[in-house]
Amino acid sequence: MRIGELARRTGASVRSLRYYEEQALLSSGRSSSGQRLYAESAVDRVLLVRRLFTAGLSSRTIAELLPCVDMPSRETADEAWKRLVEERERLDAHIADLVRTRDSLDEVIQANREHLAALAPAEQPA
Amino acid sequence: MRIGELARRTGASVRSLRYYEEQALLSSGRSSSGQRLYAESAVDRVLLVRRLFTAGLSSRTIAELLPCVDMPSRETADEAWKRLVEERERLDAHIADLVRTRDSLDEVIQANREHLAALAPAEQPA
DNA sequence: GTAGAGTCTGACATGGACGTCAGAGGCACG
DNA sequence: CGTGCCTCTGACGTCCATGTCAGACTCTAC
Repeated sequence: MRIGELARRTGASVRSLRYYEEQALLSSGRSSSGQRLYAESAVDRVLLVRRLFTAGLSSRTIAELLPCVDMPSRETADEAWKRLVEERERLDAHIADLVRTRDSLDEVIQANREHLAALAPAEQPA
Repeated sequence: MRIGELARRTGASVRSLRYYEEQALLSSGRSSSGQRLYAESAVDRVLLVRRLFTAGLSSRTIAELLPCVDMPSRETADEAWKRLVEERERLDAHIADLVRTRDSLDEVIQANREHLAALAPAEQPA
């Protein structure tokens, strides 16, 4: 498929897809006229990459651990494996932090609910 | 306390603290010579703000929901309350997404472990 | 063959949370 | 009094994922 279709099927912009390729996160074949051609598997690849971006990883970091995804071997595993486990732990810590933050917000929400209840018992918002 | 001490006690840079004030996330008194002076409570305020930044909120969003934190009243609650609950839900969804991403990484990790185990049963990394 | 949509490369623009530097003044200590 | 550290404002620099635009080429359909 061409880049436009891949964009539609993944939700990424055409611009982003080209950027991913530039950062070595995604590869493509080329037609005789130079247009990018993608295999079906590119869809999953893009979805994974976007998922990792959303998780806060940088393109460099993603590039560093992608070898583990592509071919799990002794060769690639060396550095990539370390990054992979590292990022997995970073992500875990981040999740824990976010949960704490959510709890903080819940406290504020609760405090507001109680305050409003005290002011006018029938007026609590949703 | 002055800005340097607040920075040390919160882990934020002096630059960041001035930025927070510019964005109306933090307020300070001024000495006669114009230096910023902070109350003890500023420490907690900065820690909260940083926590929200880490959670991916923008300074504008934080500014919009801080009124709920500062004075839970009918006045402030109106817009701020909506933002607060909105961001709470956004955060919750984000956490769920991150958990899925972590699971994806775990799958990759597991696949690698198995692959390496198949290659050389005694060679699995930590 | 011609219109219209898609694609190419290259480059500049953007937004957000800072870093960093310049030039000036403030404060405590000896 | 000077010396060293802190603070001030204002401005420009940075990083990174993208948007956006220009100018040229390609592909599809009629």
